[in-house]
Amino acid sequence: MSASTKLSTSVKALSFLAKDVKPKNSTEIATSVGINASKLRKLLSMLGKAGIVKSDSGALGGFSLAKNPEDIHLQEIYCAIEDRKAFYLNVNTDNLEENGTSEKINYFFLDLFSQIQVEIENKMTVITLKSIMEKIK
Amino acid sequence: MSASTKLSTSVKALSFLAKDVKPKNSTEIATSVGINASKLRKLLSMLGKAGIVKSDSGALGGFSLAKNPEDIHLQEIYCAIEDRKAFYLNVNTDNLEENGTSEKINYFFLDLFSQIQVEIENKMTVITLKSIMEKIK
DNA sequence: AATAAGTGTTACACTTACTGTAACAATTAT
DNA sequence: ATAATTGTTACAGTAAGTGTAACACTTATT
Repeated sequence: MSASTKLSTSVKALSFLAKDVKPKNSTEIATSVGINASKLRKLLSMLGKAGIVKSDSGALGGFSLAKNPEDIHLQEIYCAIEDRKAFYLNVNTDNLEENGTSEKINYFFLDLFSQIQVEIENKMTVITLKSIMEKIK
Repeated sequence: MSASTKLSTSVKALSFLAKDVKPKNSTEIATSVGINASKLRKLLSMLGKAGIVKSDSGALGGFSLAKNPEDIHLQEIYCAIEDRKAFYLNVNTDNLEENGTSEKINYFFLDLFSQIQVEIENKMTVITLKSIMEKIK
């Protein structure tokens, strides 16, 4: 799954959970968002580690939101599910003379990409699950 | 090659070409940037179609810049080598009831991602090959 | 005309990554 | 005990990426 697909799938699952306080099991959520239950559990497991959802094992278990929709920011979700950043540089380390042009260009792009990364995350920080749900109502 | 790697490799090749008006062949450029000559020709071929480099076949042929470094914008290079955008949404089309929540969330993200895309390209528009070369001098 | 040096593109084997599903240990309510 | 549930691992199958070679086409030189 691409980063963007994981993100939208997560939001679909979270907005499903937000509609009701009762825990929902992975099968039910997966059916609603249209993916495989096992796959969904992997996603929700990451969201759980980030403190966005809580999960209960066992009978009557399931997933529920760990905080209010207005306290869940898109940026948190993004960071929870995606370790590799959207812009990253596979620097090629061959042919890298110390302080040569290639190395300097690599640094230029590392810097540029991290600036872009920050801007993307800033944009996502001001978006909450609640604001998304209101927008699509 | 990832988008970012293609971008930095292209800039390395272009800055190599900018140093001298005489055409350089793919072997020479490839050695300088540290990749395979055939792979480099594929990259430069895309830059050629975008009017950034010009190429001459035959003996004494090779690649050279088609415009001045101050008229080559990073955004042009990016668009020339990358058709798929950095942020794109693999919408999952299963389980998509007309005007349902899933569909609306898809549209929300398509919109968000295209905003981000525009911002990235705006950022790249103001960067020229010349400005990069001066920065890394 | 023949040759040598180029580009541009295609093909192909190889490897790597992704995908979807199933399985199962661990957990918990009944 | 039993049934329902999460969390994680494993695995086969498929898709995607990689690097190289090959070769048709082009052009300057002799």
